[in-house]
Amino acid sequence: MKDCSQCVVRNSAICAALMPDELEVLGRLGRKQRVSKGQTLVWEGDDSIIVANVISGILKVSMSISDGREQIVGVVFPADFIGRPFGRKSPYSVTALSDAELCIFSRSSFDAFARNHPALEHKLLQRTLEELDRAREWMLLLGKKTATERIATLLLEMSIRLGETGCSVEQNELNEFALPLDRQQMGDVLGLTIETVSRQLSRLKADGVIGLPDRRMVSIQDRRRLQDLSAAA
Amino acid sequence: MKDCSQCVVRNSAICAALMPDELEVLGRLGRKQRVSKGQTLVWEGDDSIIVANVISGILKVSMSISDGREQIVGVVFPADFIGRPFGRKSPYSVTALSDAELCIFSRSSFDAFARNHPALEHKLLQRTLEELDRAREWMLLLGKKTATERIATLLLEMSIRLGETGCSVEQNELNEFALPLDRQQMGDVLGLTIETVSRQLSRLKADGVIGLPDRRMVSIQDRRRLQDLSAAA
DNA sequence: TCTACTGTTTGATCTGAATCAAGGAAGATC
DNA sequence: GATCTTCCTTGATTCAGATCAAACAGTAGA
Repeated sequence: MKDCSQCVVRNSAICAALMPDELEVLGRLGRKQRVSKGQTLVWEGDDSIIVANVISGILKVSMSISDGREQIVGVVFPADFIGRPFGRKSPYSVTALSDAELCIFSRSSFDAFARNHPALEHKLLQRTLEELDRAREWMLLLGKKTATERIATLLLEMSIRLGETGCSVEQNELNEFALPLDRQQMGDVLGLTIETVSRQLSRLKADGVIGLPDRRMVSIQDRRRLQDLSAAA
Repeated sequence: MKDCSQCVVRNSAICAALMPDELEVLGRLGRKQRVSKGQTLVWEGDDSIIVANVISGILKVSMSISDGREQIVGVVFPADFIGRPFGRKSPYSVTALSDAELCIFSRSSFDAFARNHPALEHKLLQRTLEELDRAREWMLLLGKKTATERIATLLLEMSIRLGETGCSVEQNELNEFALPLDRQQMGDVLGLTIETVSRQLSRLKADGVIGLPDRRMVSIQDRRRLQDLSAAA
């Protein structure tokens, strides 16, 4: 790592917990790496070798059954942390959904560093707690929501998380954005098939709730209505 | 708290990270409390006032939609930690499934103590990471598994988690145990209706995979077969 | 411009689990 | 020991979403 102080996610990644001198030490443990769309960094069931901060790009966290069924259990944005620290095996895969830049650490050296830097572990704990909240919210979706509710929830979630991406903390819900997922991946996040995803989107478009300028773009025309359809708590 | 050194979960709860003198300080912040079956300690959406260690008993963590649909997003056993530290609101409810004994802390005093005791935060981080792994495993179940696979997975999970309960670390998979959940609650964990749960159990019994001596008891007759049916990764 | 390809939409049909509807069993209460 | 009450099981029917099957729209190459 050349110079963490110039890093675009310097203030929002967990590294924000560190003082400049500590950051420099951590920086020497890491290396910046580009990964291209579709590349898998971590394989489900393999030894947990690496962890990383996401500098740019979007990745998916997924688990699967031996017959090929796959569930996406997390979507990772810039400034987020990936990998399974403090554990021998990774129970899930991590794959780039777009070209991405990462700041990679060997798990063992990261673990050792973190144990000696409580402020960093504290940030990591906070993030893990937030990730757990999100996972549980999604369990409610997967266990109890209808197809329409699932799609509406996903679109709202994307409009929020894509809006807070980057280095600033400003929160602006986007009303037009490019989905980082194709239809199949949307299905794999929502526990639905590609056909059901497509039909539900077509219906929301026909009802004037959203617009679909092209395959990846979504515009939210009536956010209030989308919120009602999402069956938020 | 009278005397943490005598606590039955002393060595398996997160308190195990503390030295005797630190433990005494934490002990003075907590109080032991009994809660009875059905009682809710934390309400979804309310301020996160308390956190606790479970000394005995079993509790559920649940989230719901305004129209009453409920998803159980976690089942909590002795020595586990409950509540949402480091957050203003609790996104989920916590309710006792059996009579239980807890060691309760005000969230603010626990948060402050934890921030000054990195070893405790480290334990909490490890537990939160494990809880996240479990939540994601369950997302796979809710998103992709069939009713039979879900029931088989639940029974195996229960046989393991009930077997490791208590103060020792010994891991023995139980082949006969009392379910801490009624049929409705099994449905709420699995994203199924009570009727489907009942039918699936009847079928497993008819096939000789399990026995059902009474409403709550389950005996596993053919664990291998149950494992095959569970569609484990 | 034609062809191939990849991702998406739309239609027809099927099916696993939900819903609706009785019954039955095991405690609890009187 | 009769009567509730609660929880569970079983059967009949329905339905949301899966599956099967084409067709369509961009995009990339040749």
